[in-house]
Amino acid sequence: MIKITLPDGSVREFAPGVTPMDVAKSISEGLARNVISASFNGTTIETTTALTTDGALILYTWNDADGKKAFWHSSSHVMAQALEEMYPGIKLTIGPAIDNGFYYDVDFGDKKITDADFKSVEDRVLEIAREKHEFKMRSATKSEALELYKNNEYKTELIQNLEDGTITFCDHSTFTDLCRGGHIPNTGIIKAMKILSVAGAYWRGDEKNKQLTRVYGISFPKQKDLTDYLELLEEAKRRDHRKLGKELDLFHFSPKVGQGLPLWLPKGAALRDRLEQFLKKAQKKAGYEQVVSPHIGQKELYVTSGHYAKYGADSFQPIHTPAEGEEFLLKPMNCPHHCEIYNARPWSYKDLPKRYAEFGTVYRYEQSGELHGLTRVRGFTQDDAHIFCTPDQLDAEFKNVIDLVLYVFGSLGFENFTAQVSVRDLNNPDKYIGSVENWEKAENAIISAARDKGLNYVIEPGEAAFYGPKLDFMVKDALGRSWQLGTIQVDYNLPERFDLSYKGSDNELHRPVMIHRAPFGSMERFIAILLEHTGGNFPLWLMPEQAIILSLSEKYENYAKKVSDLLEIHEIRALIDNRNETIGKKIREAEVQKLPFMLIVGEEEEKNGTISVRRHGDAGKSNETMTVEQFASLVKEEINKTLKQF
RNA sequence: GCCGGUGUAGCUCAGGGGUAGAGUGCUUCCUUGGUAAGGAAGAGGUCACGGGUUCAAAUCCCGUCAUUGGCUCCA
Repeated sequence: MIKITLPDGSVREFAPGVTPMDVAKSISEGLARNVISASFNGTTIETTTALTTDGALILYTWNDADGKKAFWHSSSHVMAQALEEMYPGIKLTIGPAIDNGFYYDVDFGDKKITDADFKSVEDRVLEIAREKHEFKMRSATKSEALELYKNNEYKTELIQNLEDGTITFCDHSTFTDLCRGGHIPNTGIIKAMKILSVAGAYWRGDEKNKQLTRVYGISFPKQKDLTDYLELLEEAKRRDHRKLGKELDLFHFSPKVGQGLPLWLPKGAALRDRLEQFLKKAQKKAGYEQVVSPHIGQKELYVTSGHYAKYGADSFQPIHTPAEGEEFLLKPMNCPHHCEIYNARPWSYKDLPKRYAEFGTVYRYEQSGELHGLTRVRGFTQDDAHIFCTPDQLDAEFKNVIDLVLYVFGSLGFENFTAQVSVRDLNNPDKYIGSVENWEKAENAIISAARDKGLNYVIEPGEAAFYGPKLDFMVKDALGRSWQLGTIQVDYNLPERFDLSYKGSDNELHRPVMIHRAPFGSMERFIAILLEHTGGNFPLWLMPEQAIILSLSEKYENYAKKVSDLLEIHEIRALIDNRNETIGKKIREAEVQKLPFMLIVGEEEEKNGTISVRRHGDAGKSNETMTVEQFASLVKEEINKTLKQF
C-alpha cells in the first residue's frame, strides 16, 4: 500500500504501481484537475515511475511553488520542441523555470526570432500541448549523452561536468532534452502559453562567453490565468513610476544634464522634502544628530575605507581639480565622511552612541545599461545615518533601528514585508574583509535582533556586503512584486580602518562598532517604489496637494479664496481652480492628477458657508456638504490613521 | 559595457523616397456652468544628431546620443 498525502492534508492509500495521474483521477474531480505534479519522499516523480515503496506521496497543485516550477519547466521543454521544429539547426542550452514563467537560452546561429514570430511559436506549443504527450524520464550513460549532443557544444559542456550515472533525459512527443527532472505528468495540462520577450543572455552568465537569445515565456493551466496575468502586467505598466512621474510632474531627465541624473520638479521636490521632514522628526526623537558633509572627497579617503581597492577606479566618478597633486572623487557613499566627523574629537564611552544622520547625495558610475528610471541612477540621495556605539550597545541600537524602519513602513502603507539577513558565503572567504570573530559577532547580533523583534526573516548566505552582514527589508507592493527598501548593516571594518576609538570605563581606548542604516534606502528609489505601490495615490499626509477648490464659475472666485484661507489656517494644502472651464472638466483633471479631495463651491455653498466635498475616485456617488471646519477634522482623522507618532 | 527594440508638436501616438498628421495641451474669443472632457478660431515640428546612397531622405544604409526590454553588476 502507498500512502498519499493530498494537498488538503488528508491521506489516502493506493496500490503499488500507481502513477500520479492515476492518483489524481481516483480522487475527487475538483482536486484532480488541480494536480499537476507529484513527489515521493521529496523527489519529484515522473508519470511512468511506479511507486513500490511505502511513504508519503505529495501531490503538487498549481498553488504550490514547486507545482508551478514543474509546470513551467515542462512548458519550457515544449517551447524548445516548437522552436527546434520551426528553426532547424538551432542549439538549445538551458531552459529553467523562474519566479514568473520560464525561459530557454538558445543559440539561434544566423537565424533570428522577433516579436512577429511569437504567435506562431505559441500556437505550435499549444498544439503540442493538446496532444497530451507524457513526460518520461530515463537514464543515460555519459557517452550516449555526448553522442546525442555531438553538434551542440553547450549541452556537451554541461554533460562533461556531470558524473556518469547521474545523467537523465526527459522525453515527450518527439523531443528529448538533457534534464534533471521535475515535470508535470503530460503536456495536456498546459492550456495557455505566451512568449513574453526575447533578450540577450551570456552562456553561463559570463560576458566573455557567446551571447545567446533568451526566450521568455509563461504558461498556465487555464486561459483565464493567462488573461489575469497579462492584466497584472498592464496594471504594472499603468503604475510605472516613470509614467506617473511624468503625469504628476514629479521629476524629469534631461540628456543635456546626463544619463541617470534626475531633475526634481517643484511637486516632486515638495514630496521629497515632506518625506525628509517626516524622517528627520522621527530621527530627532530617536536621538540622531544631523550632520552635513561635502559631495567630494580625496581619493585617499576611499583608499583608507577600502572601497577604492574593492570597486576599482572605474566605478568612481573623478572630478577635475587644479593641479596641486590632489585627486578628488565624487562621493559614492557617506560612511567615510561620517567616520571623519566622529574622529573630530575624542569620545568617552559615556558619549556613545553617536548617531550621525545626513540626507547625503552620492554618485556612482552605474553601467549605462543598468540605468532605470529612478530605481537605478547615477546620482541619488541616501537617507543615511551611521551609529557609533560600544559593542555592548549594538544589540539595543540595532533593535532601535528596526523600530524606526517599521515606523517608516507603517506610515507609508507598506504592510507586507519580510526581512532578509545577508551573511557571508563561507565558501568564499576572500570576498570579505575583517576578522572572522567580528563577522560572527555581527551576524549573531543581527539574527537575534530580527528574532527578538518578531520579524519574518530569512537568512541568505553570500549576500552580505564586503565589510559586514546586513538586514534588508523586502517590501511587497500592491501588485505583489518584491522590492528591497530599508537596510541596516553592521560594520566592524571601517572603525578599524579609520582608527575610530573611545575611552572606556577602564581608561583604555576601545574600538566602537558602526551601524549603517537607511530606512528609505535612497529617496529616488523609495519614491519610485512608493509611486508604483500606491499608483500615485500617496498617503494623505504626504500628498503634495491634499485638496483642490473648484469654483463653479468665476463668480465664486472670492468665496473660493476665503475657503482657501481657512484651509491654510487648518494646515491643509489646497489649490484653487478658478479657470473658465466647466465643473465636469475641472473634476476630471483633478481626478487625473489624483488629488485626494475636490471641494466644489458655487452659489449654494457661498450662501451657506459650506463646501461640497468629493473624494478622489468617488465617481457617481452623492457628495457631502460640510463646513470647512468639519472638512478639516475629517482630513486630520484620515491622516492620523496612517501617520502615527513615533 | 553587451544583445535586441524605440526616437515624428509640451504630452500620447499615427504615417512614410517627392507641401508634416491626429487627439490632447497651449493662446484668443464665445459660453457662466452642479460632480470625469461646452463650442469656435489660432499658434506650435531641421521628423534625436552626424554622415552616406539618391535628381530627391523624416522615410533606405552607417555611426553617435538618448531611451527601452534583458544579460552582467549593485558599496
